[in-house]
Amino acid sequence: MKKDITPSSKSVARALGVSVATISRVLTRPDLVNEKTRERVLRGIERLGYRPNLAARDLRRGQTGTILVVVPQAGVFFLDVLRGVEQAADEHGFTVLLANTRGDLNRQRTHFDHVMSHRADGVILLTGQLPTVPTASQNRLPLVVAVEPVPSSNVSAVTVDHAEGAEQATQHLIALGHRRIAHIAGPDNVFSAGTRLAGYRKALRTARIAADECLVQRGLFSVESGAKAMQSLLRQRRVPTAVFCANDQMAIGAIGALRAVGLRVPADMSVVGFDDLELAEVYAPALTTIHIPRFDAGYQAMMILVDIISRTRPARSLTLSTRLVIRATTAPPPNR
Amino acid sequence: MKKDITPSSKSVARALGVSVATISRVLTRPDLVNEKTRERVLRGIERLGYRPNLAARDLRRGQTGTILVVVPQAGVFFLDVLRGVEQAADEHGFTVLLANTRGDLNRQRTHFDHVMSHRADGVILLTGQLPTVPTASQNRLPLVVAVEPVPSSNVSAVTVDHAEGAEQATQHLIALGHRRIAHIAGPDNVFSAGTRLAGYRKALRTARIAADECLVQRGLFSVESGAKAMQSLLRQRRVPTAVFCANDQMAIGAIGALRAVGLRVPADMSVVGFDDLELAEVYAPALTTIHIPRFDAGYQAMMILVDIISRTRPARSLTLSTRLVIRATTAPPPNR
DNA sequence: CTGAAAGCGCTTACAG
DNA sequence: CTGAAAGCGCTTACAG
Repeated sequence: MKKDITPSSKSVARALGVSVATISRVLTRPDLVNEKTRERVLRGIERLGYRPNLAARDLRRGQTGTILVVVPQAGVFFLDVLRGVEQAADEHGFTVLLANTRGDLNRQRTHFDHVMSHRADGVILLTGQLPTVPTASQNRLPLVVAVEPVPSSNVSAVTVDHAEGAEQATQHLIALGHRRIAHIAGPDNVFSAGTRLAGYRKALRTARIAADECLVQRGLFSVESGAKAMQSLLRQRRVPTAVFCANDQMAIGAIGALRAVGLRVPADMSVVGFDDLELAEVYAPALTTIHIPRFDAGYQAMMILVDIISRTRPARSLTLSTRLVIRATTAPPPNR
Repeated sequence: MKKDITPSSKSVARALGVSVATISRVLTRPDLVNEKTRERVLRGIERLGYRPNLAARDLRRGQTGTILVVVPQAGVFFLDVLRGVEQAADEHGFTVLLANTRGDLNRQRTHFDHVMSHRADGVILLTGQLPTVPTASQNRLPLVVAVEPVPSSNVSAVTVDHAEGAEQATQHLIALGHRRIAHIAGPDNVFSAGTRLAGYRKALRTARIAADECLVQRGLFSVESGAKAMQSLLRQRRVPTAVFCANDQMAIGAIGALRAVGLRVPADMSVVGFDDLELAEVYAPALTTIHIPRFDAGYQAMMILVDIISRTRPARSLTLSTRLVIRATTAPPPNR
């Protein structure tokens, strides 16, 4: 079943009395063709509604000029990274397409195949879950991982220092005078969630505050899971005076749960998030959180990918710093 | 400059002592080949890391199995629509890719070319700004527009009844007893913004409330623009008792501006949004707003597109209803 | 400046 | 069940 939504260069050539080579040149190397011919062909192309078949061009050229950004889910977080990627792509003449795996490794593989198969020139992967591509092609896939830390080391990555961010968040609470500081962690299978947990623990250790495992709750990065985790925390015999949440959504959920039982933020409990989504700034009270340079991460990742594709510079990796953004949900602990 | 990240079927065929036809069959019509051969070829493919070149396959088949969702900007709103599209795409074996035009009509054209050029089989366009594709191909592009109303009528669209939604919102405020009801409208160049404004006016007219053009402010769909519009409203000689905002972000901005001057929502002023983003539910106080069936819109759009591509059913259009979601930002007007 | 021809890597009737 | 060959629609040396 062939579709013919557009005429081919051959039919256009015939209609205009020129060769297909001329059609092709007019479109790709116009300087090589006589001005009068060029004009005539251009008009013909316009009139007949001709568009070159990119599948054929890609096949011939062996490259596509597009890159794929693969995300594990369609979320706000990735949108900013995407914008960074797009910016860098623009600067280098690449088109960017986004593919969503919805957490399905099979689907991820499908998307990788697009690249392995010359439907795209490279991939930026926004998850740490590397797929099982056939080993033979593993290291030939132009790939850079962004934001999530990568377990295996021989792939280029633009990482964010999640541990440092978590430490900053926790230290901020300690500096305010808190001693019973809880943590609502992210899901087990997300690598950065573990790293953030580790940063929280490190900050406590450095401040010589004894760890209390009852104060660590697991969430799923969703608003509701944050609320639930907070409810567990409130049932503890000694309720914490502050909580550091592994992302902003859970922080919002936690604040909701606090309000539901009549507790005020930050007067009764301080709350810190992670990510610095637009939500954090807009929420009332505005959320104290850790800013992740998402745009930069995307931008840098694309820059590295461009170098890999064009082989101008060797593959490399790089780590970006986070930044504590103090807003209205943190204060000294209530005096008792 | 050819890339060779993957071996070709030819080289694999040679290595295994079979023909390229067999390689192809093993991958696409395995039932047609002898079991022993099949096993052997499969192992060889695995070992050599072979992946078929999709550009070549697409060229040969004249179809790609992927569709493009084109958005005017990377925003939360579109993510839900995307999820709907993905759901329907899954059911029909299509892969979906997202392309962002960032408001640039040229870029939109580039993306359309991908389709016109067999790099994708169809497009779902999430904006009403139709491009100027060469007229000859105009009606051959498998295209469906979703969410935004389309000015020209000969294209398939899944529209949302923005006017009805705006009417519902305004009627809700009227029913609560409000008479001075302001509107913070969206930008001029967004079609649905105009439709929402019209719905607001219609509701006032139906209720025989005299229109007061001072009560209509333009915003840009952003939080800040909502805050600014509210500041203008507060400078009026007779301040309104309620405001209907053309989207949730502006409603949040308006509430922020109200709070900044010590006014309470909904005690001093009622606020209604539009869209029903996750933000609306999570915000405190939770926002009364108009729900847009985004997932459905995406789902239905993809269904129609599938029919257009496979030519099983004629192109068609369809309008989805909105729904008023009453939460915590609306109440009767303050008594004076 | 222009054309004829090879070839990119597949898929698929057509033979055998 | 398998292979040889044509052909999808381009681009690009190679001639002229």
